[in-house]
Amino acid sequence: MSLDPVSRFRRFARAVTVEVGALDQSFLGRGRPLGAARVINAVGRGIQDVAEIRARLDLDSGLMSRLLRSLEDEGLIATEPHPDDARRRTARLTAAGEAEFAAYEALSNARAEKLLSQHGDGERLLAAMDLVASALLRERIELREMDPRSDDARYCLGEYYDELAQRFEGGFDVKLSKDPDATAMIRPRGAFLVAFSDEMPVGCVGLKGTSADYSEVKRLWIAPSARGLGLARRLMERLEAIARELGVSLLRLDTNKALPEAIAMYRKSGWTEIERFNDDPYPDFFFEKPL
Amino acid sequence: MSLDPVSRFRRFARAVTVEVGALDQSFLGRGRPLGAARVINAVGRGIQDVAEIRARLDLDSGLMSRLLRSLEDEGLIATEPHPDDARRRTARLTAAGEAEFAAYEALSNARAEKLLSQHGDGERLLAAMDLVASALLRERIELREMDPRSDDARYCLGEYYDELAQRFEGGFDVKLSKDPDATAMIRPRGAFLVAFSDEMPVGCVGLKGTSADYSEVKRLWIAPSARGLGLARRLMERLEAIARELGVSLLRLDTNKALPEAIAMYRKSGWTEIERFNDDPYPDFFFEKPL
DNA sequence: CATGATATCTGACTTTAGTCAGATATTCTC
DNA sequence: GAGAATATCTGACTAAAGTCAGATATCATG
Repeated sequence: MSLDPVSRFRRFARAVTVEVGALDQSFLGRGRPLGAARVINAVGRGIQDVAEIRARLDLDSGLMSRLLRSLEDEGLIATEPHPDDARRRTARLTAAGEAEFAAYEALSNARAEKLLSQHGDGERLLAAMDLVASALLRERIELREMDPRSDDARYCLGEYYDELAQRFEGGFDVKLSKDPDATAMIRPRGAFLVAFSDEMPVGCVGLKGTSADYSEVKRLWIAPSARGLGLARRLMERLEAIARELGVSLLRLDTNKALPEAIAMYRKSGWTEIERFNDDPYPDFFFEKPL
Repeated sequence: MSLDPVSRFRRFARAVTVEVGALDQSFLGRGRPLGAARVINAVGRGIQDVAEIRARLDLDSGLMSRLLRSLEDEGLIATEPHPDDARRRTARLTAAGEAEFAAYEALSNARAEKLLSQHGDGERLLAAMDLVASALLRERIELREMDPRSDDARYCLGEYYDELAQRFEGGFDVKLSKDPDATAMIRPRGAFLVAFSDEMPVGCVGLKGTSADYSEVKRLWIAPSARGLGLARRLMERLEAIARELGVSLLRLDTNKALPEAIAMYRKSGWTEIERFNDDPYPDFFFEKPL
């Protein structure tokens, strides 16, 4: 019996290796080598640029070329030169290719549904999977500047508000807080960042331009699955860089005592506590940072 | 943005596929094809029967034979006929093979340590990995009858007591409870079962023989990572079968109101509530079941 | 102890994956 | 517009994985 951290990690690794192998096996059931199946799936998932498929699947150019040719012969994909650069090629699925892709999707989905349905607490299992996936994909988390009114941004804000409602003693109602109007978080006045892990939004932060001589940091949120990865700091650093770009020389923020991790992070990254600078009912702590 | 259960599962699957692939790549760094590396690792982990290696790695007999021959030529393994059956062969690592196995282990361990050290809350990540692994390995959970004084049994009992201490209002102290002496949970008087998931103990239950005309079910525990898999029911069913074997015609148990999942499970599987039948200070509920 | 089943081995294959050096067409840069 | 860089393609390979039909030795069973 060995229950040290490394043994537990490796038990996990063995378990998922079996699972991955089983999925590969079921893919082979469609009578096509794995390499070709992977290309169909990449194209189906929207990766159409041949060079990008090659990069993602780590394929030699010769091998890629032959896989494309064989899929073309099967009538599953069609290739055309890239509109902007005739050296490149793009691939898209034909109708038959779409059907084949759907069949692969069905295999994957069936495995997922079976496992989830067999578990007595699917949400708990999924939360664990989210956490593990975020940790494994740690280095691939991408920060993107987005419109705060976009779906992804609004999803993050919704999760943020839900969490505040849970953590604040008296709950939280956005309407009582000074809700920054969206345009204050769009260039040139401000900005809004969303962090994506394999296309799942896992964090956000906003820079709100004000009429005063400072800008404010608002809505810093990290998904539970992505905590412990240093993402808050990364978002703040990027936001500060954007603020500098916009000519901001002083940043301020307010926060609540129910968020001690955030407060500790601010203190450790150059923020100093100041007097209350607004009359918002929720915050207990106020910070500023010169840029 | 797609956050339905199946999409979340599949994000997880993509993340671990990358991780598994990366480990395979690092294994190739030792200048040996993956097939051969897998055999070394299987033998190193104690799977010595050639037929069993073949079954686990799903290898054709011809392929297996050639892999063994090439590893023998490299001086990494030695094969001998199986002591009980001269048709079979067993493989073991030579000193050089042990060294090579250790090198593979070091590669795996390094990956594990790196990922764990990068995470801000390693225990939370490991708990998630345990949960996912237990779910994926669901069908491979093995029940073994063991001595309640063995390391594995005592680990389970320790976790069980810790959990009671957390969940009971006034804590829990084994000494105040009627601690069944171990021999009462060993045949022919009783029995003790431990559930293993890939050699990790994830549950237990004891059958305690008494001087009265009934036996008692004691110490039913399921590891947090293995909850929701129907394991409690499986343990109870096996224990009831053993009780019947031992000629027991009536089972009793007591439990505490802080364990509602267990109480619900008893009610759903043929147990009926009865009057208090002992003076143990902890239980609030008493059940029996005729066999 | 004959018969059928089992486990491994050998030889002769095929398929899949991966590598590499040039050929071709296009784009970028000075 | 010449020359370097880029993306793909083709041909000629090698390595690895997988398949399959027998051969051999042993075991299990009546």
